[in-house]
Amino acid sequence: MALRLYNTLTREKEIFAPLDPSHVRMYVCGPTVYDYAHVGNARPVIVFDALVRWLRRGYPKVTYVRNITDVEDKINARARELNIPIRELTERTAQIYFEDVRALGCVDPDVQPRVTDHMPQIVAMIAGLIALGHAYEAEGHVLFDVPSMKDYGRLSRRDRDDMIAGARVEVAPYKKDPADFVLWKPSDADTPGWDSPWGRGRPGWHIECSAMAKAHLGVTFDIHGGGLDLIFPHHENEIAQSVCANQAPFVRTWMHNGFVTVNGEKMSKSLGNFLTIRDALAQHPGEAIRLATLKSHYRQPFDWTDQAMREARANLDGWYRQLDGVAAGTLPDAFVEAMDDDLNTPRAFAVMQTLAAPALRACLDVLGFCQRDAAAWFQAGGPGGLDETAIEAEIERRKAAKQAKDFALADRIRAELAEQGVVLEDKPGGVTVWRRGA
RNA sequence: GGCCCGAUGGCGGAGUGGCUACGCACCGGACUGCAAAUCCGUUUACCCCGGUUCGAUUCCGGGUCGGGCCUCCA
Repeated sequence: MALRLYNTLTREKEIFAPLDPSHVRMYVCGPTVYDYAHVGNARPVIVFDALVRWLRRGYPKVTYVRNITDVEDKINARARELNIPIRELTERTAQIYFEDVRALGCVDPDVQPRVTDHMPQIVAMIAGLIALGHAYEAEGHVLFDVPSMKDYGRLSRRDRDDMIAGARVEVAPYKKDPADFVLWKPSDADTPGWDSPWGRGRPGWHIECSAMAKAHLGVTFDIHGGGLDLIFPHHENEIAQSVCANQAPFVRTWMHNGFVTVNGEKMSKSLGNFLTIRDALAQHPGEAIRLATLKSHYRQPFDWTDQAMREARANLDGWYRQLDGVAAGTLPDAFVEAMDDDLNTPRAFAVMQTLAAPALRACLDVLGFCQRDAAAWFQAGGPGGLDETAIEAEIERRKAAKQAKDFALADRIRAELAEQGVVLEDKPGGVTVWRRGA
């Protein structure tokens, strides 16, 4: 059975057939680097990482591009707030992001382009849109002429009238049509800007992805992914810009992951349930976060709870115990079928429960789990935990107590360690091993 | 108002026109000085109302509830 993926464009699962069978090309919308990424941002990173790993298994070459948006008004505002140079803010935030996603077990994309490195391409694309009659200049802005594109709204399934009727934002007076959106806007002296035929300014929100995707993947490519909130307006506008500027089809398969809620509520700053990846990593191993995320289907809502994280950790504990030193066997058909069915990772995990160790190892390798020694997994230091020497000393003390039949003392030592998050396990032959856990 | 999702056991979460998925938790047993880990076993479900059908959790229609988008948003 071939890989089938749900395409937002058609709202159907379709057999995936890359334009070039020897080279799959995929673009995923990355972060705007003005603040710590939150666990909602982690979901597409993990989901598309799983997809890339799966594609790499089936195709000789996969190019995975995930951008860094380092030009954006929120960045400017934050830098002013912190009173630091914009470049310092974006670089620092990008580094934190890289560390976070690696801690989640995600491989680095092949290319991580930055907007600031693509200004000539952005300006050229806008100029092209003007030349082709799809954009116009007005009061220092350049706007995309939405009525000039006949298929506009196809991805999000809304027509222009709906959008205007539902508009929550005041329409700028210089727009020819209320649905028109900004490609380029003027910058004042205090705002980052680049020279252009329309004066010193900066790009609008959507054009950077069109330009960077074209620069690294060509005008038409296979997969474009992101959170479902990007369907409109971001991806709709990307399609408009790219199709009109390139006069060629843009993306074959559009993929969108569902939202993350926290204890059943949408994460938002106003609700105060905003959880950064960094904070989450202080409480749970990255691998547990990765597993908890993939235990739900990527298009379903995912509710972030501590219980889900603990459960994922318990699953990983079991796998690490079972698989220490086991070599990978053949990947089972049932697992392949689940993965091929629109990346049905929950079903894949169910299949994995039934497997012998070598087959299970093969599955975990593909998904990027259990890639370190069991000892490293079980004994990885948590925040503020006891160090290894102290733990070993306590174990020796308990061993002596046990030999003296002073079980009360032995149990007290074990309980004290447990309070510090260290669990002891007595093995046959008087050996005691320890692990960090609940 | 328009558009789009979803509703399965204590929790998470697949799937199927008839044959109790699975995991976690719980409970019982084995093992252990006692635990932990492991092994064995038990228990719990398909939102509501119609329709189609020999039979529906699964298909169709209606409803209820929940979530999302409608130019900040993964």
